[in-house]
Amino acid sequence: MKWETLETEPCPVARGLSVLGDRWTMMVVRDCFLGIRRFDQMQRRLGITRHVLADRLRKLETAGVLRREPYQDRPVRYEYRLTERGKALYPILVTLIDWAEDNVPPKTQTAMTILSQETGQPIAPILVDANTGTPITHRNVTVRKTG
Amino acid sequence: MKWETLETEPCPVARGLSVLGDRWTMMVVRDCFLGIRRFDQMQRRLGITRHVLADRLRKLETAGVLRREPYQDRPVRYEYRLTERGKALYPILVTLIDWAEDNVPPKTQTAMTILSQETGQPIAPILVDANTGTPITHRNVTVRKTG
DNA sequence: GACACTAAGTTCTATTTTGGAACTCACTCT
DNA sequence: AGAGTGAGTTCCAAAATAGAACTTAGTGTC
Repeated sequence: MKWETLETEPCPVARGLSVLGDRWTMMVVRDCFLGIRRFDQMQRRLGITRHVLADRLRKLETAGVLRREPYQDRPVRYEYRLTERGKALYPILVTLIDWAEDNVPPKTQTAMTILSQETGQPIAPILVDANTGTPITHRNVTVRKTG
Repeated sequence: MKWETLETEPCPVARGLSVLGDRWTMMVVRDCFLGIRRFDQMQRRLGITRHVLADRLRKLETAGVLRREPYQDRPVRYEYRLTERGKALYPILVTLIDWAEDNVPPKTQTAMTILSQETGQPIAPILVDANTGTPITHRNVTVRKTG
């Protein structure tokens, strides 16, 4: 199975991964959430090759996750910003961070923690159903085909 | 930057992706949550090559996400099951599904929806802080280096 | 007891993707 | 004129993937 066939799959996991399922894409998204917008800055921070970074940015733009905006003329230079669709990736990023902190050693000294902006206290993210407030686990939820 | 250097990165996003950051891994995890445990069944469902599937299963076992268990003798055959660490991936899977359903067209007829086991109603997953119940967004939460 | 079948892999080659470094283009600044 | 900047593109070598065939240890059928 090739990449192109993935994105037309009925399963949303497959379709999600057709956009996000590689080594670099979520790292680029992470940097965007941290306010990094420019090519060279990303390239240096990530240690990604310029070639691949250019490719990922193009794909994220095509997918509607980032948009490319000129920030100066003479010469025109572009930067990348998260769209609403990109900002909607935040829960994925948070759950990924939360899982990795607990489950992928080593917890180095320079780890990152998720803190409340207001209180400065660490946050323990959990998923709940917006309607009922019930926590979501693989025991009380089913994934079913519709249509 | 190579894969091996990724997993020792201080950033949890990088470390998470050192385990999950490729095209197939989360698809394998998805199948495990759906109760698929055996090599051939996964291979047929995913359309992944046997070579790559064997590699991913080995890596997931090494990462402690799956464990390999014999389910018969003569000849010994093994199946794969989620560990607690693997089950802890559920929130990532749910947020991925939720994002992809809303943001990666086409929404085909055979899409999947997340339903409550009890009520059978669709669920709208949101992330909240377990301590305060406050919804988590990129506006009220900071990611900060600790240590 | 030879022959097809099963399940979980391994091995092989061809194609695709990545890493790494150098190069381009359109400027500005000294 | 010459160096510097930022966002890429181009080139080659190395690594990963797709696809198909082969292996291993058995079972069940003729």
